[in-house]
Amino acid sequence: MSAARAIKIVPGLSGPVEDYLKAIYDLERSGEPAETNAIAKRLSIAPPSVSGMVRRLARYGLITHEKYHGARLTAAGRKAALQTIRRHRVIEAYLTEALGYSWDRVHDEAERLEHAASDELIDRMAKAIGEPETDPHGAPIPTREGTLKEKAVVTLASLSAGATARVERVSDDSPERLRYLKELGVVPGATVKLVERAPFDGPITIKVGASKHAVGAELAAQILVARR
Amino acid sequence: MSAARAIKIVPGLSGPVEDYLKAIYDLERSGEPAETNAIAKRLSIAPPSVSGMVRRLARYGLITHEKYHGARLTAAGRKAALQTIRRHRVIEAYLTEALGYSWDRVHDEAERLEHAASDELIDRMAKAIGEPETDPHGAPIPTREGTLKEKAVVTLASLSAGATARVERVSDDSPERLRYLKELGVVPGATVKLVERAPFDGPITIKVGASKHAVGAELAAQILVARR
DNA sequence: AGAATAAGTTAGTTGCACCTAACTTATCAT
DNA sequence: ATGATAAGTTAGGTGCAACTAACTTATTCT
Repeated sequence: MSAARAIKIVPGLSGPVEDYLKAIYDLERSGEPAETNAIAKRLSIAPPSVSGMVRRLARYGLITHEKYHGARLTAAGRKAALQTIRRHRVIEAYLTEALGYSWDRVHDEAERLEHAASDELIDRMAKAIGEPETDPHGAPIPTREGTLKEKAVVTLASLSAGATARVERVSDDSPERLRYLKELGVVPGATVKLVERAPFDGPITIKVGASKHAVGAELAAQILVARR
Repeated sequence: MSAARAIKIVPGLSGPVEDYLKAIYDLERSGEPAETNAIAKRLSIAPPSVSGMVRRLARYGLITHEKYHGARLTAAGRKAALQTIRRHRVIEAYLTEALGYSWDRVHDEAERLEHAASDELIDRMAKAIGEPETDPHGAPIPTREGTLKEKAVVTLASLSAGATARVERVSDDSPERLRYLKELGVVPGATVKLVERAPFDGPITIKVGASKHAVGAELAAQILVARR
């Protein structure tokens, strides 16, 4: 009954298991172990279901889990998560580059295909579009082997007035937000200047190209930039 | 608890259900209703499992089923089967045309992707490679709406000596066979001449281009041709 | 026609992945 | 330090999709 028991040929892990690993990977990036309720919320699943799955993932050696104290990926779990994330991001990149998808519509498609695509297909897709280093939203693509070098980034919300930065990455989980950001010109690679910040976490005024826009603090926290 | 109950967004039907419908569609093409054991064999599943699923498919209105007398697709079932088959064949064509897959390796990949790909993706793939009418093995691609015009074909085994024909389609379920056929030049579009047939269902000698080959009756039955 | 064989079904079980209801453990605030 | 609240878990149940063992129905062969 080890993880290798699964009969699926492709990733060896079921779709749901891969989804949990991705969620835990993401939650863990902030340093803390991934809490049951946080996983539940992210996956839109009831907390007791998460308790059960977490037990199984621990049994499979993909996470460690102290009761009532959250889950942490093991090396094996992290590798599996990153391989799934690689599949997801390569697919997103391919759909936009090769098949004309807009950047706000690739997420859902990738979310399903990532569980069905073989490593060979992913490699061929990556090759066909020139081995990109990021997905359309600027998220870095892990290597085939399941490693990832994250760039040093800060949120747009954390910049001080007058600072200039390069947009590195935006969160991809809301099509509406993505469409709005594209309208503003806030896309990876763009240069933004922080013109002014209202106090008490108020709106931030930014300059992109020739035009200025006011964005809420909430939204600004979803935009990752590198200082210039 | 109707078929519409399923929460899956993409095809509305689970992967296994789609596989059963495809199998039944295929078995039914020979006129007879699809027998339980035949479905079981095709899907490598135990007969009792098929009995159970067949009951469910009938409940969903996708097939009709008389106990002990096999299953027949309803109009809805046929449409669903053909839409899955369309996905499968478009994917096969796309993988060979756009991503450099060889024709003997597309089947397995398509078998998994067909359950995860949205109709939009399939349409974009089809468009990207010029709306092909057949997959790499010569099988016709159903329309978006789930209709299909089958060509009038006979098996190579049924030709009489001296006849010339065009290869229309070969079965795609064995990579080894596909590699061998490619070696012989027996690919859709090729012209073959039946030189000689040994009696008692013995080997058949065919001429493809400049070279002659002897093929067994078994293999010849897997090659569909149109008389010239 | 009746027995042998083939085909199909029912009965009962399993693992996965979810659910709700009820309970326990941890944390935080007074 | 204790009681409220938040977080997490156990208990028990569901549907799907598979399985084996045992039985029933249909067909075939003499």
